[in-house]
Amino acid sequence: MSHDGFGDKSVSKLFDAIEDSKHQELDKLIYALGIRHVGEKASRILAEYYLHLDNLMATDVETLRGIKDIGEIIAKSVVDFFALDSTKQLVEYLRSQGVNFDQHVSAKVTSIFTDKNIVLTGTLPTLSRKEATALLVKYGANVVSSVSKKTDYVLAGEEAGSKLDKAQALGITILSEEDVLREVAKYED
DNA sequence: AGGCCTCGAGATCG
DNA sequence: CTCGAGGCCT
Repeated sequence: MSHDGFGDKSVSKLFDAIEDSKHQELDKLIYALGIRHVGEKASRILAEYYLHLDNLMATDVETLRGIKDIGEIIAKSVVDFFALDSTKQLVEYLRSQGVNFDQHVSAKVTSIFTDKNIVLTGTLPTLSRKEATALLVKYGANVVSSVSKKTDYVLAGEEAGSKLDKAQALGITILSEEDVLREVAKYED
């Protein structure tokens, strides 16, 4: 039976992975729904504002438009999506399977990165992009995707691309993963 | 206008 | 992963 390399151990791991996925934060769930114009950033904004999927589903265009960075187009896209029968069925199915619908707003630590616009580029030595982003966000940073004159720091790793060139041209402070880790270590309890 | 997010394409890699 | 075009928001 196990000639395909997918035996009891793999089944167990897969089962665990599925269980874990049910406990992910609401922002990940919203992103996974694949709503048009709602990517990672908008998903986080919506999750932190509504805190529970039921609240988001019950909202209206005006309320959505009142949220920073959410305008007419995204508001309508969200409302239209949750009005669909297929969406309602999917949501009820997920609920029946015990998927987490809450967003836990983690307390942000004040640091030198608080309210700073930071861009990541290249491959970091130990942290993945997601991990680095999560770490910086925890310390109050606003991680954005492109370099401009509003960018405060650029966290660069190996094989950094055009973002690094642009940052240097603008005279933006370049940080390494080591710099960031050393800095946040000061705030660990 | 300017900033930057979304999303698809193509390169990179385990 | 990076890049860039297109499009959304203020």
